[in-house]
Amino acid sequence: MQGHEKIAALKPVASRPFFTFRSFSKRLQDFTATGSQPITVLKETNLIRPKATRLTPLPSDLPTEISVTIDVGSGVLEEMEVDTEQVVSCDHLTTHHAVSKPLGNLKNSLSYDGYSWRKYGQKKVKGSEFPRSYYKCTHPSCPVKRKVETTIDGQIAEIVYSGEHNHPKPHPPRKLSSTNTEVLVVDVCDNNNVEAENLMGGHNRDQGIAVTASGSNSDCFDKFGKVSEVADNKRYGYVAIHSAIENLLLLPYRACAFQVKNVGINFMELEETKAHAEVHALDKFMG
DNA sequence: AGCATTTGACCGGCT
DNA sequence: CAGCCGGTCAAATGC
Repeated sequence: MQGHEKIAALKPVASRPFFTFRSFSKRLQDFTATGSQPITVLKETNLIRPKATRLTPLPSDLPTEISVTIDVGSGVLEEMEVDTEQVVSCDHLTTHHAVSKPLGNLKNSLSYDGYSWRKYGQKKVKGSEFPRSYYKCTHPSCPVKRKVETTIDGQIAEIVYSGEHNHPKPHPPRKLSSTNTEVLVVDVCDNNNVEAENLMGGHNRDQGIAVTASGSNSDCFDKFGKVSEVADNKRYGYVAIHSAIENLLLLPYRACAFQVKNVGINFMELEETKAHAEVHALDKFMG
């Protein structure tokens, strides 16, 4: 392997634990009851190749929720449930992931981190009971690769990224409709936050929700959702946003700069002291 | 027809 | 130097 600097993959800490449509109030009730649960710190020469066989694709109607185990340092692991369609990319930490998303849904999609990947190999590695799959970023000349270890039942045990993307993320088509929600959550008040500003700058603020994450408690989500601390662990929390289509999104405000699209989240982790959300521009989005 | 995936072979680093 | 092992290649295959 080349001398790429190994990069950490930080998993999304977002959660969208509801699969069917229900009223926002009902969902909030559920969120209050379940969403704020404490995070668990958890030689024969033969020139003819054998025929390759393709595994039967896994059913597509399996749960989309995943459980993420995050190494928060000092050997402490924290586990959270996230929705696999809400993807986080972070390039500065090493993270282990336990994901229950069927692998069959991962192939060459924009899933997980917003980039497109092509699988080029799979090996059974010593010391791991799980096979390791090798992926390359499909963008031309992009050197980034990732290794994914999956359990026998298709769960992802670990993802390791190497290299840095030399291109912007491919963005899925942007559209606001009755079936498509887009939310931008950006630390817009932090003028020094260049990354957040760049993230925000590429998008039309009129089509999203701009949120800052700073300060302490706030009730500014009363109209739209809820801000909640996670018991026993102030590092994480959820921001519940009620979109215009009754689609409740639970977002982690540990990440105070991220965006939620119909298929993914771009995530930038900022200072942990910024543990609070404040709505800035919602009127147009909320209609 | 084109592209992505599968999977054994091959390569190179390490011990 | 040989063997082990992880990573990559590329033909076969499927969609």
